[in-house]
Amino acid sequence: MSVSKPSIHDVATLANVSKSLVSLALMGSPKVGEESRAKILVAAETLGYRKNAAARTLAAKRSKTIGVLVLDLHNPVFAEILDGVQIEMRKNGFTTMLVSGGEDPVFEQSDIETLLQFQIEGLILISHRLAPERLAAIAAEVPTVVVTRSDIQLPAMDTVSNDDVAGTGLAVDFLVTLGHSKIVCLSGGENPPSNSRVQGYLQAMERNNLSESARVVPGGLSDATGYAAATKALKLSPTALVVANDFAAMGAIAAIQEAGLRVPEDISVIGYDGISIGGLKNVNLTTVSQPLAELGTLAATRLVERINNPKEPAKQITVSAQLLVRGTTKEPTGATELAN
Amino acid sequence: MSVSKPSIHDVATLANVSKSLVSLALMGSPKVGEESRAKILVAAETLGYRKNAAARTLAAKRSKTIGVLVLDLHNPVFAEILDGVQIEMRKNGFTTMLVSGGEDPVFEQSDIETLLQFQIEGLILISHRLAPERLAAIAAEVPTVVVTRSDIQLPAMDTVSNDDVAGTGLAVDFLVTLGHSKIVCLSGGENPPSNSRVQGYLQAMERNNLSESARVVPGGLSDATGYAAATKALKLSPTALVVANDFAAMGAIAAIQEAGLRVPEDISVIGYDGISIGGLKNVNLTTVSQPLAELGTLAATRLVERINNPKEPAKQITVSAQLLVRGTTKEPTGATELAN
DNA sequence: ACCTTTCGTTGGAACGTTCCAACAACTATG
DNA sequence: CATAGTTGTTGGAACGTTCCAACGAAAGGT
Repeated sequence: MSVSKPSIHDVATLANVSKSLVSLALMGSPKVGEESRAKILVAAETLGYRKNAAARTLAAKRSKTIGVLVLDLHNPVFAEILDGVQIEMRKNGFTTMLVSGGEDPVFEQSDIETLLQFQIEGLILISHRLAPERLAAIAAEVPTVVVTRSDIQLPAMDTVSNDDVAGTGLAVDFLVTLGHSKIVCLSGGENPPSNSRVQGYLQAMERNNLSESARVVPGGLSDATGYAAATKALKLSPTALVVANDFAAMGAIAAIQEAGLRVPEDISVIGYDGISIGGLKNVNLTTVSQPLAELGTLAATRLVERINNPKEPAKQITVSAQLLVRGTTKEPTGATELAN
Repeated sequence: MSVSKPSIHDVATLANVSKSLVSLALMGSPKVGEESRAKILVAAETLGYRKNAAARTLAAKRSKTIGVLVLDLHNPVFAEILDGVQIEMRKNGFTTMLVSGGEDPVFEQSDIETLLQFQIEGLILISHRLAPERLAAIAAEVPTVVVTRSDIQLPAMDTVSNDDVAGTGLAVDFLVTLGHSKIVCLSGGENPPSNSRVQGYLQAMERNNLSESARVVPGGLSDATGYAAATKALKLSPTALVVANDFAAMGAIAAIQEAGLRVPEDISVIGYDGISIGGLKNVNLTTVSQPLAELGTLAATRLVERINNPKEPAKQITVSAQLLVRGTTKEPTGATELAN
């Protein structure tokens, strides 16, 4: 009944039991007598008692908390993955601590340091910019699952990602089915997922016997870089563009329209990721959509498994992407003329 | 040198000093001798020592941590506000714990409960769906700053928000300057910020002597609701639309285009918020932009002040919005014809 | 040479929990 | 009727820090 926050001890004296029994009751132990349990619950309620997570963590030697680092909170892709993570973690009784380094490896490192100070039991990295050796050091300290990147594989680290090669293949195959052959790829720059997507493009062009018309224009993952890359790509007079991600695809569309051409009548465009704004009525972007929330839940369930059974070997989980046909793709006009 | 994580005590024995001195050194106390400090730092480094935040919080009786609840991580508005918060909090040596209730008041409540268990010293609510009495209970327990909503004011709670009435006025005034008079407002539904924006529209129409042509069409804050509202609004044959937020404005634009009209040639559209995707080249939305990051830093500095000086009275801080003219506004074609 | 201050350092108490061994009061067992 | 469980409860130790009062040594003032 002190002036400061009530502790378990205050609850105990009010309920006329020992502090140990209060602890047991609040943890939901079945060994607590019905009568005492009721008394304790009432006492806790009247005092407005709230558990002290710091003390709990210290005494129990486990925090029931996991950390999540996301590359960039501005990109809705990550919010959707996070949804999946949160839902699953709540189910398993874990608290999620979320940090974002804002694409800066230095911040990422110090944020992870903070998470570790909070005694997190596991870590999910939703994309990251960490060097492999830093990653290895982290994975050695705490069970770690990396989402979205599968390029770095470590024995102690799980990965959950989509199959970029196959996904991009889906896009190319679809365009070929529509009758396109002058299909240009705008790359996402020099980073692992983008490389796989280019790979997927090249393989798909080959299997459709279009190897010699395959063209890759270097680009990036943002609106602006997509715009710039598309401007260059237009000189190749393509009938379709396969772009590294949805943001860049939106930039590409702007470039096409500014050049006086129409999407999809003159040029078809396909993005990658399936971000929700791509579905906005005035965007309506055809895209290869990753099951984002599913990536999140998979990562979370995997991490929980790992926490409960640390000696289990790491897994590499791959989910398949899916083509989402919306309004930016169409048969090429005058297919014969362009068949060349 | 135990098998488990090194504690301050392990560092002490290795450096041949007392644990108290290690604590002092690691907190950066100036009373520690130069020689000892060096020894301790080396020892900590070689052991890979890391502070235990739980123990620290327990002993120091303060967590150096604040909590942030955001309404919805999918909406980039909130990510941008968060940027401001994070930067400022880092500067002040606080760790930020981020949670999102996903627009569900029940989750919001339980998330805040979790934050309080972690002994947060302050709370920032970036929009919320909490009932006023819940809010009051929370603000009574921990210094609280509400960002984006200024409708509920409590003696123990600061608010930081933009002036929606003035902001919407800016949009209307600009359209009038361009020569528009048939300006229709698409509301954002029944919630406090949306009501203020409608208010701002009505006041601005009045001061421009356009009261009798003022029309408000009920809508919402999403793409879909904006689309629906715009479809209805078109029957009023407006030359310009003032929309509750950017997402709804994008929906509205789609509706206009589907009706065979062009933006901005036939109808001008202005949104509200200034989300970054509004700047994408193929969106290019004219909007009333809030200084989002600034809202964040203001909230954070305010909270730190409050934590350091709890008896200070609460403040209501208002920042002004700014018109961001991009590509969805233009003089009405044949202004005379439409002047009516 | 003495007292006083300053500097660097120390052990121990606290913080609010969980965990464990121990125990009293019953109930069942042979 | 003694023994063995079972059920509910308990005090105390531990967790890894910070904080505080206290202290020895060196330095300064008279």
